[in-house]
Amino acid sequence: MARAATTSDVFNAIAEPQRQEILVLLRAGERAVTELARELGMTQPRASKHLRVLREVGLVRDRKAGKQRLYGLDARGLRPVHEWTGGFERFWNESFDRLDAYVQDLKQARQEE
Amino acid sequence: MARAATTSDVFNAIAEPQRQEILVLLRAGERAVTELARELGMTQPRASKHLRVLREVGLVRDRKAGKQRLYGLDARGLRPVHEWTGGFERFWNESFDRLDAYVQDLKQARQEE
DNA sequence: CAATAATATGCCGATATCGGCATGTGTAAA
DNA sequence: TTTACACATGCCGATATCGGCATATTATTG
Repeated sequence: MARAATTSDVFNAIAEPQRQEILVLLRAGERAVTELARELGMTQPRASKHLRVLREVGLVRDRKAGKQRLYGLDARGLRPVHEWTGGFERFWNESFDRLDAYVQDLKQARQEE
Repeated sequence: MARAATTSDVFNAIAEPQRQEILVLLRAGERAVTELARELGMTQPRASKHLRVLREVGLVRDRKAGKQRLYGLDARGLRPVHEWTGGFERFWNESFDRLDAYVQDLKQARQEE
């Protein structure tokens, strides 16, 4: 077995930096593939492939417009990720405190040497 | 080139379901490797490897306790992910509206046939 | 020190990923 | 219909992943 399929898994889909860029770009509005590729400095096939993944997990939708195909954001799939990480909200402060206390202890110990 | 290294990348680290489980479990408190492996039904080497990844991206910290090694949560690294997805918060409602409008249009169109 | 327990690692196999390049498919205009 | 443009796909190579198994490594105990 290897890694879980990137398709049908939003977590994996957004783990790719270039796909993140695409999503961010699409916040500014729909884009045709070539346009998007140009703005992000990637080749057209590359853009198409990433868009395919994003489409398959439902993060983007496409519609035909003449000979172009416009891709638009459908961010609903990001909500579960937001909520999942949100489940750790109280921990990332707490962890901070603990680390802080730990650092204090270290200082203390060092002075007592 | 292949996929971005899972190490040193929180997005990739949490894209693995089993690692997600580990993080969730660790919210309940520190765990030794074997203990954790047992609770999640995975082999020890498997647990160790996932913990290594999580450690390398800074999502867990470990400390020695006798012949055991206790792993604890350090959720600070999840904050950027939470914030990044949060940047789409206003879109996942808006997208919904658009879809809704789209569906309405379809209904309308169908009735006019 | 020897024996044991708890972890970490190394190596392997199967598979999936991402990028490039060439080429298919589809649509529109001449 | 031919031409041209926009996009999708297929195949390949290089690499990374994850799991299993066996085996280090490290720490405790007798």
